[in-house]
Amino acid sequence: MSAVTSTVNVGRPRAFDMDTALEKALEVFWRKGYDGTSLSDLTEAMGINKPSLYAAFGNKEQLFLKAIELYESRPCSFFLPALEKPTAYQVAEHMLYGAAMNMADSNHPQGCVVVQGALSCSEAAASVKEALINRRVEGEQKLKVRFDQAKTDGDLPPGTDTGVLARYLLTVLQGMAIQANNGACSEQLRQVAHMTLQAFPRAG
Amino acid sequence: MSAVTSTVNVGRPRAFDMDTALEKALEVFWRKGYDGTSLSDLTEAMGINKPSLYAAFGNKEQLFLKAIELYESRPCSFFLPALEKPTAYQVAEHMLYGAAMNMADSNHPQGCVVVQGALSCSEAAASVKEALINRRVEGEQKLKVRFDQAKTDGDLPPGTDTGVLARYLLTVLQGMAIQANNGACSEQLRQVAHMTLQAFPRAG
DNA sequence: AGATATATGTACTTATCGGTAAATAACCCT
DNA sequence: AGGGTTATTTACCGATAAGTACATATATCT
Repeated sequence: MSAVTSTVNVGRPRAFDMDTALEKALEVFWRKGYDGTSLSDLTEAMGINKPSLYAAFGNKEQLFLKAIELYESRPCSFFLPALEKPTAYQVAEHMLYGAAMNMADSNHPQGCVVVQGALSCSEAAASVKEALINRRVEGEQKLKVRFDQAKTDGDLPPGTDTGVLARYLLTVLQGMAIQANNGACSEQLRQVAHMTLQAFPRAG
Repeated sequence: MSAVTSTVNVGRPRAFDMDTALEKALEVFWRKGYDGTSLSDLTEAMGINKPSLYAAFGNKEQLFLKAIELYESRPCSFFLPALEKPTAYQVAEHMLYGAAMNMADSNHPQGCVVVQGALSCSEAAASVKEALINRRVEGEQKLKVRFDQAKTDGDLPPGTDTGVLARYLLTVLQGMAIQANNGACSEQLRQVAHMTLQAFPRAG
């Protein structure tokens, strides 16, 4: 993939670790949003200066998009792994409790950067807003497809509208991101998760 | 209330209508968020120039807070009126369908400015973020109190945890704001509202 | 009509924004 | 050791941010 820039060890070596720098950038974008984050915020948090940032990551927008990629592939991310669970109910269960655990985790900013990174934003940020909307909509679509599978598997009632069910679940998850921003703790989010699951359709 | 500045008609009269200017400001903040909105955006939308804005509204932050006040007192707002409904179920019903109708209304920006006005933001916007969090938490508290009343009225089961129920409902409403930003239409939001109501506890 | 009071328009301030030019430093390869 | 290559540092760029000074315009009050 990254065959464009040196796989060979030629030239002065980079003095910082790109992955940890990207983690720092993610943390700032997560907490302040795209518009609310300045390059000074980024360089300070990443421990590098601007030319190094531009050389390594392109520009602010590309850095943001790479940070989002990192966010979704982190070990503690819960959305995609939940899709692998054997039944629709367990998929929902893992998503909801995973969100309750993760979104209020005080080891990083609260909520979800895909939700709050560029919800309302300037025209300069319009493209990253679009990118985040796409991520959210694609997640919803993946969940619908998983529920379609569940219907043929027989662990969702035949009459289930999987599109609505997926949208409903994403709505709750996205609402939990706001709740986490409000200061709700994991236990409070778990209660919301529990209540959501009580209404979840199961195989007849 | 507004006795500080001239109730008397002395001096050059204001050449614009403060209420319509405030509506325009609200629309910009709603669409772009606090950080994403510049004073140029505001003066252009409001049809006035900066000294007039500062003389009439104080500064950017005070203008934002006044715009939020306007937002919550608009005729088409649905949250506080829903609290007046006779039963807990009808309260929830009116909130959910009101949100479905309002948040995807194409006559104004999608979603809810109290949710998306300053969700993640710069340090300069920290105080308005706090103000919005307070609004959201206070709304949740008001709904809990309403549900407590419903319990004594007998239109909620005695064992109901009204705090969790209120938080769950606010979670769905806030999630619907994100869905509206995703491009969901009123009908799609109505489906989410319907599914939420199906799980709503009723009097035994 | 003239004094007083408030609003408007133009032009400005200082600070910061995202982004970059150019010189220097640190590595590998021959 | 020296050439080639890439990273870091410092200093800068034009544009725009929020906010304001000041002169002018338009009203009421006496």
